[in-house]
Amino acid sequence: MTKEKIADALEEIATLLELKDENPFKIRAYQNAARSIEAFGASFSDLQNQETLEKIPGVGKAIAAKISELATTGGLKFLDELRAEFPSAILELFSIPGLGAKKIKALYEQLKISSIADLQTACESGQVAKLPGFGETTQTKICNAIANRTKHVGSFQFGEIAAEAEHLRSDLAAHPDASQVSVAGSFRRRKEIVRDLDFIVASKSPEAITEFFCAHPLVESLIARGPTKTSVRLKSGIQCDLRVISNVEYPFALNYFTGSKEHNIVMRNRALHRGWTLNEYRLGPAPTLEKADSPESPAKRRGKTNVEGASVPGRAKILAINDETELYRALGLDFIPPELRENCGEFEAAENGKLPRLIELENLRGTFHCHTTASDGHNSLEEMVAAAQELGLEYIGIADHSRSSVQAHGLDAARLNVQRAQIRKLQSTLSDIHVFSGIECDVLRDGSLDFDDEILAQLDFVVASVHSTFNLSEVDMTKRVIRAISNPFVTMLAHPTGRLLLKREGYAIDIPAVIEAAAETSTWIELNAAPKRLDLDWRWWPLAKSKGVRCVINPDAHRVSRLQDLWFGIGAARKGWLTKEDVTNCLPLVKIQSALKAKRVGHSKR
DNA sequence: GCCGTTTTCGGCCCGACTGTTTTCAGTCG
Repeated sequence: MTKEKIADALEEIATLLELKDENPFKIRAYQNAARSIEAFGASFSDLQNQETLEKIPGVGKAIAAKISELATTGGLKFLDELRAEFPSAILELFSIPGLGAKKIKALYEQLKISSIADLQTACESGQVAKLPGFGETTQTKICNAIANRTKHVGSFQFGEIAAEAEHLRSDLAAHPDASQVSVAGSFRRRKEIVRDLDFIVASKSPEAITEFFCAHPLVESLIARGPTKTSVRLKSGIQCDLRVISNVEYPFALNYFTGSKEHNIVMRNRALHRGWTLNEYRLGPAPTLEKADSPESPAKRRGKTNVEGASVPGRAKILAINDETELYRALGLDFIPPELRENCGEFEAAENGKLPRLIELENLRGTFHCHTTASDGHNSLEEMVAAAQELGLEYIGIADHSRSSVQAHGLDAARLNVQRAQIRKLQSTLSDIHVFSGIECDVLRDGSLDFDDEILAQLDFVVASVHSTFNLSEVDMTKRVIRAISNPFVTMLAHPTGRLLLKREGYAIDIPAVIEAAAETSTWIELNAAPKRLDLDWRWWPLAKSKGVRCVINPDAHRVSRLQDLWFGIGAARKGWLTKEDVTNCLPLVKIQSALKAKRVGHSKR
């Protein structure tokens, strides 16, 4: 039972409670708890321990007991009883945009609709349009949504949509009526999975910006269009929202729509404690007294100015805010980089001047774990090295697959020898880049390595990877990996969970135990920069860092263009609070050469 | 169901847009 499965169960409870028309705040409590659990760096035993669980924000006695029951027994009586009240396929109706609990409940109670197939039939016969609260337009929208649903699944790897987002951003930025443009949301926070794109544009001509946006060649269809907010579907299938606001509102909108939601809640509370209210438009006076007498329309509230609050006695004066830095300063905080805005300790750090200076792409001096045509790469050794030179790297480590990875044309000892000779020969022609000779060595089922120590000893570095037998128990997989990294010739552990985002779950493994072992053996842990992996996940890096484990950011590049994936790795490293001091391939060549020897030397001293 | 600088009760974010209404409920973020 993983924390993801537990979060899914809590979400399902929330959905079923919605269908039952339960107290909306109880529903939100389950949703909050689900998000909290996902963000929580938990080991399996933590999930069984009620006391540990109750310390997680949003998890109280009742939900802790349910999580504990799930983690211990694999099931949950409360959820089973809820499920029994509705047909099981009814949950799939929530995947249709425009359908929420109220409408689904009406469809179920009045037309006995309990699956997408039922819904399609009812739409085609025109029954849906006749229901109160529905109509022809709604019915047509549902029909279209059903037709498109396989295409618009709604989740994307960051790397899948990064180019599209940048394309649209730069086109908007070039528009003469746009004075400030940013992509906000989870994209700006560099989340590994993105569900939509949020564009914030400051402009005096919202109509012109909106028109330009809707007519953009990347736009496939229009979802909604209003004077300040517009939603479209891009050709890749991702939903994309545009907010057009004024220059004065820009920092507030940018901050608000960057999130995360949890981060925003803390920001708003900090404003409230100062007698202010923070929303996507401004920092204004908190409407404490006004609220009691006469509720104001949103439009009227929008019209309020900062100056008004400044004159109220006992309330801190509201300063002029021109950018996000000033907004954070007004709330007594250092500027919090977007990647850290997950309410995972950034406020405490920002309050005390303890935010780390996060790593930047320019800090990387070299990289390891690159493939060539010798195994399953698409470019030759020479091409890969030339590409690294073009990126300005001081060194590159070549690590092709080892012999057990038959499907990837893994190298045996003889071919490895040939490659080492090729690298020596190439190196003799190069002065501005150093090429390290290594191997991505398979970790076999029992934790032994694919090559003997004598062969490994001849290489500059060794990457240990699990590529087979993913179905071991957590205990066995953890033992297997720890045995592998205990070998003094293993420099680093690659993609430690083996996950493929949105495609394959990582294998069961006790990451805290692996981190502990990496610390003891001075093994580096890879942050695999390929956008489909981003493994080890950013959520674990604060723990690894606290144990003194070194991170190495590798592209796992199988072609020259994928060396650029390093940029995605930097985003994930920043989310993991890493600085250039924590990432070993920020070391210049001379220092990385001695760092590569350190583990072997350390071992021989023991 | 959770939470506490209105702390064991009474709040819990709220604004934008759509579609079906005739002043608003539902959905979404």
